[in-house]
Amino acid sequence: MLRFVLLGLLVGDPRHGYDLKAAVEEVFGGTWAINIGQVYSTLARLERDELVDASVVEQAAHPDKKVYRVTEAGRLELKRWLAQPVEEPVRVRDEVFSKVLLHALTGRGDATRFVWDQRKEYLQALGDLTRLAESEDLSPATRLLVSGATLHVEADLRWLEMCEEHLGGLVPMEGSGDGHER
Amino acid sequence: MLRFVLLGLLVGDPRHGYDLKAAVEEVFGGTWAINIGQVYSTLARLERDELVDASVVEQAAHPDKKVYRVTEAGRLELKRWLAQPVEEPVRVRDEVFSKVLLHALTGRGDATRFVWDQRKEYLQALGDLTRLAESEDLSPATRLLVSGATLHVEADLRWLEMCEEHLGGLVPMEGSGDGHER
DNA sequence: GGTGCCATGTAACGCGTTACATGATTAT
DNA sequence: ATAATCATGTAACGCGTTACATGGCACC
Repeated sequence: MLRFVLLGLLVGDPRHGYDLKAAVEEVFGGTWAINIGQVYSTLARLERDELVDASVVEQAAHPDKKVYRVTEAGRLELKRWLAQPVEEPVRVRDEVFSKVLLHALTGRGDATRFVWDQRKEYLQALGDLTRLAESEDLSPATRLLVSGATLHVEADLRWLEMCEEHLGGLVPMEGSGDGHER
Repeated sequence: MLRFVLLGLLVGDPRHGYDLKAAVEEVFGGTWAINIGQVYSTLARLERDELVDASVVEQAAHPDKKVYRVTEAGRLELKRWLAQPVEEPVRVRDEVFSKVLLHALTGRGDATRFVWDQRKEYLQALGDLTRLAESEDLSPATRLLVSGATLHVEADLRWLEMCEEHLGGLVPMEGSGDGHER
């Protein structure tokens, strides 16, 4: 996915790796802390596939930089990707879902406690997003992302409430006590 | 994550790889089509880390099978994982989010059309989930997952509506026309 | 003298996906 | 005949994470 984000940012302007990292973090409102190493290896793959090409620019005071430009093939590839809706966009195999599921299936550990702790994480995330939404230097597009993430957190919080209501009724499988039955 | 799901299922009963695949698909209501190869490689890693151990069971009519059991270390590891809430559980770096973002930033391709097509995918997913929720042979825990996924889709559909409202106001960056300005 | 910025990378490992290889039995 | 089911794996590749390596310049 980073592949296409980089490609998209390069359509705006030719850029080098170090610069791209900052650009990605900016458009995602600082919520995506990429590792710089991943930027370089992704760029290397893009170059290999001839979706971008690079030229080294010498600098006096700083190290040389490698500036990337999108090729015509890159523009096409991006366009193709952008036109295609994401298929099966919903993951039931979510990590939080899985933890609740395994709490229910194994009866091991304290499910109520887990739900409580997880809610705290979501409330934290909601606070962060609210604060981010209030900051003034966000582009309208980034603002839209923040709204989307907020809707996701709210859905998750509602789900945790459902979980609490149903926790009593979830019967663990046979043979799944605490491992000290005998 | 599959690592822990397998571990959790093995707490219920000793099982072999082929069997585990079916078990995972069952508890996730058939929404997680795992590749069997991944099950085997994940089991190999679990065995290497001594969280499970295996014994080969010979069979007359069928190939031998390798039955896995959770070790004491495996039980502990699972318990530890289950107790720990997922940190930063919200991803702003969602694929659908990213596509909308890049539509906005590059002005390339038809954003309105994309939002429309993406909504169709979500409606499809919603239909699938509704049908799944109506089937009778689901465990209460699986039912809970389906509800969670449904809440996610509903949030995403609401977000797409927001997107449509704001699409006109999203100004592409300079230098990002269709690549044929001059 | 240390911290941080500028700038590029590599290596190791996990997890996910797709595809390939092997081979017996059972049902249509 | 041939397709499905049972059963185990390997290989290649992408993407993500963490960590390590290198080195100059500017600022305090």
